Amino acid sequence: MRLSKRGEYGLRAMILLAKTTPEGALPILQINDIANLENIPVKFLETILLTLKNNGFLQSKRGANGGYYLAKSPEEIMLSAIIRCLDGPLAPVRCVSQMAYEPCGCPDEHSCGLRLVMGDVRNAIANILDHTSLADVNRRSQEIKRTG
Amino acid sequence: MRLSKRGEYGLRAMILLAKTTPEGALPILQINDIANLENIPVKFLETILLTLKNNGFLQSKRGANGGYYLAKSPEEIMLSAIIRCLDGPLAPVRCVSQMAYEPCGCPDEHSCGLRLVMGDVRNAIANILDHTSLADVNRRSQEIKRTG
DNA sequence: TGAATGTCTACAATATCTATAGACATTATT
DNA sequence: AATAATGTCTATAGATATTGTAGACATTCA
Repeated sequence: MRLSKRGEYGLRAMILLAKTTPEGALPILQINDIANLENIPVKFLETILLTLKNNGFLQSKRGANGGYYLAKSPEEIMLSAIIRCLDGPLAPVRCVSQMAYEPCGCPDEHSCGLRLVMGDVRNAIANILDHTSLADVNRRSQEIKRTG
Repeated sequence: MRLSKRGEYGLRAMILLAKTTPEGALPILQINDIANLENIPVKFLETILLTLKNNGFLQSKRGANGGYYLAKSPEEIMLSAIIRCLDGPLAPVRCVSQMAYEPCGCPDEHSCGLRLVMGDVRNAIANILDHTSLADVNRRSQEIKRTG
C-alpha cells in the first residue's frame, strides 16, 4: 500500500509550486531549485516534472530563466490526479479500480467478499485524495504552524 | 497503493479457511486443495501459509491427512493483521506508519502538509481493515448472494 | 553567440515480487 | 516397519518495477 518515491517527489514538487503561487501570479521555479529545496535527485526530478507537464499538470518556460509553473490554480489540482499520473491506480486491487479495471478471476466477482472490502478501501482513499487540492495541503500546513 | 499477490493469495486462503469453519469445528484444508480452489501456484502458497503459521494466524497438522486450520476464530482475525504480516505497513508513506515509522526528512515533519494528508489516508485504510474480520468478509459475501 | 535552461530517450543499477527447487520432518495407514 | 502423504524450511531463479543517470538536443535570454 505504498506511495512510490516518484509519486512522493512529484507531490512535493507540486505542493512547493502551489505554495509559491500566491495570487494569480506566475511563480516559476527551476528544476534545480526544487531539487535542492526538497532534496530530490535532479535528473530523477526532471523526468517526473516532464511527465507532469505532458499530462497537463504543469507548464514550462524553456531557456535561460525558464522553469516550471502550475498549469491550473492550486485549488483545482487534486492529489488523486497527481498520484494516478505518477503511480497508477489508487485501488489496492485491479478488480475495484476505476481507472484500470481488470477481472481478478474469482468464480463470482459480484459476490467476492475480498473485492467488496477492497472496494471500500479504494473509496476511502479516493474520497480523501479526490477532495484534497494542493491549496488544501498548504492551508493545512499553515494552520498547524499557527495553532501548533 | 497496491496489494501484492502474496497478500491477495494469503487473504483468499484465510477467507476460504474461515468459510469452511462453521461452528468451533476443526476444518482442515490442505495446501493443494486451497491452491486448486483459489487458483494459486502451489509452491508459492506453501511459503505464504508457512509465514502465516509462523506468525500465529494458522495452525497445521503434518503428515498424511494433514493440513492447515485457523489458529483463532474467524471473528477474531482482522484483515489488517494478515496484510501487515504479508505485505508490511498499511501506510502509504513510512512517516505516518504505526508499525514501521521512519522520518521522511522534510524540514518540519510536524507541519508537513503531505504527511498530514497521508496520515488521514492511513487512518481511513486502517479503520476499515482493522474492523473487518474474516467472518465479516464471508457474511458480506453471503448477503450479496441472497439479496443480489 | 554563448550560457542557462527545459526535452527526450535510452539505459544502468537496484530492489522487490513472484515463483520454483529440493532436501527434510512428521504422521497416518497398511 | 514400510510407504505415501503431507507440512517445513532455505535458497535461489526469473520477472518486473523502481530509482536514478547519461547524454544529445532544443529553446530562450542577454
